[in-house]
Amino acid sequence: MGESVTDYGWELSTAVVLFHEAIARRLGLNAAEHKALGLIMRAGPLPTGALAPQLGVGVSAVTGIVDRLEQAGYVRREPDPSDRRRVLVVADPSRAPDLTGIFADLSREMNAFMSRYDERQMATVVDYIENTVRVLRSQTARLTGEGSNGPDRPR
Amino acid sequence: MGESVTDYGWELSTAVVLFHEAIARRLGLNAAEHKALGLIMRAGPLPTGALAPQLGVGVSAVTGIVDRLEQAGYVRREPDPSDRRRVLVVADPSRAPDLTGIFADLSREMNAFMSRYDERQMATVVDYIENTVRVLRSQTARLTGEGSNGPDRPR
DNA sequence: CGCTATACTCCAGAGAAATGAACTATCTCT
DNA sequence: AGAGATAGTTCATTTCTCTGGAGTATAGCG
Repeated sequence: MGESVTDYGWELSTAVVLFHEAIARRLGLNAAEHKALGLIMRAGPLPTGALAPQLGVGVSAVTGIVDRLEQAGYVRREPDPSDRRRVLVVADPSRAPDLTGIFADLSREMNAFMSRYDERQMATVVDYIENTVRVLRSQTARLTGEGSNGPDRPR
Repeated sequence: MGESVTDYGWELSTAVVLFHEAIARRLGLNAAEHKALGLIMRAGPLPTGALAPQLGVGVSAVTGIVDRLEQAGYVRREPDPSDRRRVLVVADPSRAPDLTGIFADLSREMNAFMSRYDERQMATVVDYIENTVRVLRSQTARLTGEGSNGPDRPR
């Protein structure tokens, strides 16, 4: 049966989410810790305070999150030379093998089929991804902002 | 600078995850509730017990999860006619507008650029998605199975 | 050089959600 | 029918993580 492209998109999105969850489980991290580690690995060393808003928690909670990441060996705390009140959270390279190990297979398998694409096809894929990312970001912003934070329900 | 396709993939995956989180926040659901609702909407009515393994929690926890989803109006409990011990969790259509509202804009924006693709390009996109999903699923399975559940760390 | 603001940590308390055992109802097998 | 298995709920307890306020150290302004 021909699935619509919308269905394909939904499947992809589900697969991505499950993959992320599997990584977190494998690393022994909860959602907040995993997210924090992702931010640090993508954006480089970050001061503790910068993590709080992105994780959606107060600064005092970040202390605990970084504590756990540090304990597990994924990050280190380093003093910021330019402001000694600040603590920079940096990825601990000693854990890098764990991470690259996880992504090595992924990259290999992705390359296995992507390498068959010619230039034109590659351009199409890139266009698809770029536009999808753009749309997802705008939709995320819409959902996040846009007045009422969903149905109010006592929690 | 030209980003590699790997980088694009990473961006896409991040955008997807953030979008999912935004939906959950908007619906007022935590991760487990959101996941359960997703399963029910995709797979149709499910007995409570079938949710437990997929959510990675015990059956008794599912009771609470379904309670909260029901309270919020996203699902209903219905007796299974063929086995009266069983309770089927079905999506509540009265909430459908909320959900479709969220996805209407997304679909429209996705179509806005995808409609420009010709047949050949569309085939490329579908191929990319299908293969990516296949790879992600196999990698998820690898991470989930594969002996040791990550670094053991007292929790 | 004070004074105020900022960055982070510590701690006690609160809240959310999962666990596991006990219990009820129902099904299935013989 | 009776025994045992299965589905789901309830409840007490435990675990985990966040919050918010207090405390310490440093920065920057006048």
